[in-house]
Amino acid sequence: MELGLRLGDAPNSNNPFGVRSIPSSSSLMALGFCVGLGHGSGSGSGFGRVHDEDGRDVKDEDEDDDEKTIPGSGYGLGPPVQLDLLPLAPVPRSSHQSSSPLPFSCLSHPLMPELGCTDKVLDVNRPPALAAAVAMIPAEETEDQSPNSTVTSFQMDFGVRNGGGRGRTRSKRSSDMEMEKERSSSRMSDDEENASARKKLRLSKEQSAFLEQSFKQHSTLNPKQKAALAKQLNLRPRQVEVWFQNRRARTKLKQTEEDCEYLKRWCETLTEENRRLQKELQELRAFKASQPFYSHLPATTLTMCPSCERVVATAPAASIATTCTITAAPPRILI
DNA sequence: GTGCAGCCACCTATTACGTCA
DNA sequence: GGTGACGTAATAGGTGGCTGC
Repeated sequence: MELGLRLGDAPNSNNPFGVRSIPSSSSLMALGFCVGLGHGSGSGSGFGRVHDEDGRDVKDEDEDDDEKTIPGSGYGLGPPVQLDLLPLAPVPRSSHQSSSPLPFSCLSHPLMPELGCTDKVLDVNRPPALAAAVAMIPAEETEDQSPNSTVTSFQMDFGVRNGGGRGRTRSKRSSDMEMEKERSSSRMSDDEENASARKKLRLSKEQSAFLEQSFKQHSTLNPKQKAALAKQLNLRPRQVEVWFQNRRARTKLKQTEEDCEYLKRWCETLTEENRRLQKELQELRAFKASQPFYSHLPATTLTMCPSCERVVATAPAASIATTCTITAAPPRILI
């Protein structure tokens, strides 16, 4: 006899977690399926992008949650968690495939006043000559900005670079050292600049915040966006590019960690479910052995009482429960 | 139409540096 | 002041898509 078990309560019996189609996490690609965490939107940033018919990236809202608590990722704590067992769609890599109008609405973002925006521009990452070169970037590079964009008028005060790192007020000593560094850098020759090009320079809090805002708009940049952003932040385009690369990597790492955690908990859930079903099966077999009367009846129906979760038998025609009252809930086990 | 080289953007792993406890 | 942990900017190597020949 073939025993068909129908598990109730979940939205979909084949999908107890409320599956919906989602982009992938690359860490799971090798497994041939992907797991979403039910953030209320898709998966992260370039690691399962959503594209429109032109192959462009559609805003991936999940990126916004990178540093935040994920309300829907819990189990029963929020929107349904999802699993997608479908093959993954290829992810375009070229930036031109993900190009879109320059999303620099962040330039007029309410946050910006808090970032110390002023008309003063001081780039300690760049010798004066280089800064001057950047200043000569033609306005054409920002041509895709809206006429109302504040890009051209917006400047940030990067003179407070490194200020208050990690929430700590910078000491006078370190401030003096930095000023000395700036003076030193301004004296550097081109050769010296090249020699120190590998030296790591921390971005200021304001620059990081600005890049973060941009990243929330788009996790990838096309060349124009990169150049415009670099110009705006007085950074080299390469620095902006590297920042976005590292940011994507951090996002992916975080997503992978969350995926692993989710899979771990899902596995635990399935293990528990399997244990319960095995128990049910044993009960059914025991019931069948103890009730030979029913064994020769055609189309005997066993029903699980939704309240006590005990298996009961119903008569073939009348569907009358033998051990407890059947509620309005649908039968859960049919034989 | 096909193959190839060059370019570009991206990913991944790693290194190196700055900051903090 | 020295030191280890941590975060992150930067680098190197590899991959894949696109383009022109």
